[in-house]
Amino acid sequence: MTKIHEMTKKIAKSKPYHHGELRDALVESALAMLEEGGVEAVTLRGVARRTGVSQAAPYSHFRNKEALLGAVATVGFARLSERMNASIEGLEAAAERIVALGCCYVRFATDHPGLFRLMFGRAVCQRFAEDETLRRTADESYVPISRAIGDQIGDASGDSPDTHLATVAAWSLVHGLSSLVLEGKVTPERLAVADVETLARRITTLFAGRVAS
Amino acid sequence: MTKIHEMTKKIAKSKPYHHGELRDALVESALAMLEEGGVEAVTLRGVARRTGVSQAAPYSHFRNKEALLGAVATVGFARLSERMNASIEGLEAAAERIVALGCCYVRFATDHPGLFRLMFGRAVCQRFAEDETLRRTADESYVPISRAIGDQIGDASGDSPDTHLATVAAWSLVHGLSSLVLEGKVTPERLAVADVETLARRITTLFAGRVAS
DNA sequence: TGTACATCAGTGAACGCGCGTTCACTGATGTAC
DNA sequence: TGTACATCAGTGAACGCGCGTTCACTGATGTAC
Repeated sequence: MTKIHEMTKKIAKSKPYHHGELRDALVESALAMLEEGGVEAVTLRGVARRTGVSQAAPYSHFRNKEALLGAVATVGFARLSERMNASIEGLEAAAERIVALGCCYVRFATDHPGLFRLMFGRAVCQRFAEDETLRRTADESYVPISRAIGDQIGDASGDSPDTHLATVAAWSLVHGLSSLVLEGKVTPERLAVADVETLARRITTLFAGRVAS
Repeated sequence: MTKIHEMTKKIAKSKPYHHGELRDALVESALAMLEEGGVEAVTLRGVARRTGVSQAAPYSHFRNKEALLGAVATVGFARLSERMNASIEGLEAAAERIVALGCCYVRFATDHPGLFRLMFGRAVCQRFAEDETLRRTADESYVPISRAIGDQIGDASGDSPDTHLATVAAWSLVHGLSSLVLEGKVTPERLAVADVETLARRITTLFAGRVAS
């Protein structure tokens, strides 16, 4: 009964004093601003403004601006892992998985340029030392790639030096391609390729087919 | 006589009214600040301060801050081309040249992290449309890579779609590796490799040996 | 069931800051006569 | 050779701005009795 009363009040009053889910709401606002105007468009004041809350309110949930950006990046890494794992569902062959993961990575970057730049930008990377959640979440996105590469080169443990090296190579390839596409250095048109998806597929295939031999 | 008098005056007075080579001096200051504190440490006022000149002085040589950054990036691309061309001097085999160029690229990035981030950062990339010198200088650094790749895959013209695609792949690989190393996502230690140079060599070799087949 | 109270999310005003850019100016330079 | 003058590189003060962060506070919430 009390609960219903509360909810009614929440709907009736346009602005309740207590937000309830401000932390998540701030992260969502930041994500949206990231997409719209890039990293430099994300200001604490702006995020608060967009969330409809005073500029000091975020400090109840985040120590400072960097902590907020860290939380946003953590969400980013979680979403990347999610998409990558979904992209290889049902694929048996390691080579197929490598290509799928590579394409997925590049697509994630082009779908969310601002978020991608934040995740691999300087500010967030410097936070890795102190923000364990961020670090752990980011590390998880390394797993499906390294597993696929391990399978491809016949390393059951998935932990041999060769596997790590090849994984870094694969990661470098798709990360570099993502960056270059994002900054407009590489465009599908100039390469006579239909779209970014196809470009990613062809370049990843070039790599995946040969890493085993 | 007048000339000597001038020069004497220049040496005697610690601060002559007319700098003489202010444009270059500003770019040099910006480069130094880039190395020391990264892109966000470069402010117009700071650059002027460091050069020992009033904060409005740069406006005699650059339309605005972005124009200065564009000039700095142009110097960066010129230096990159220079180093890359030097790195393949005397090398005949295409595969050797590819490895040398790749290592050179990664070393440039780790030697000049701030400059590298600026060159491939958003602000500068957006200037490409309006700054022809920047664009032309940047394009030149693409040439040695694409020539080496063309030779490797037996494309005399160096302009076939296959060559372009493989060039983009090679570029992506070393660009991605550079970025990941720069942000600390990849470290030689964790890969049981002596140093970045070796890491770059091994990863580039992995790629170069196979691009032909 | 009703009341007192601790907790703490969110407010609103203020802090100091350094930024990019503009402006009217001044002083040095090179050139035309 | 000397002088008048146009040019323009560099000055110094000022502009408005939005930022991150702090502070004493207020109002809503949940809990203990």
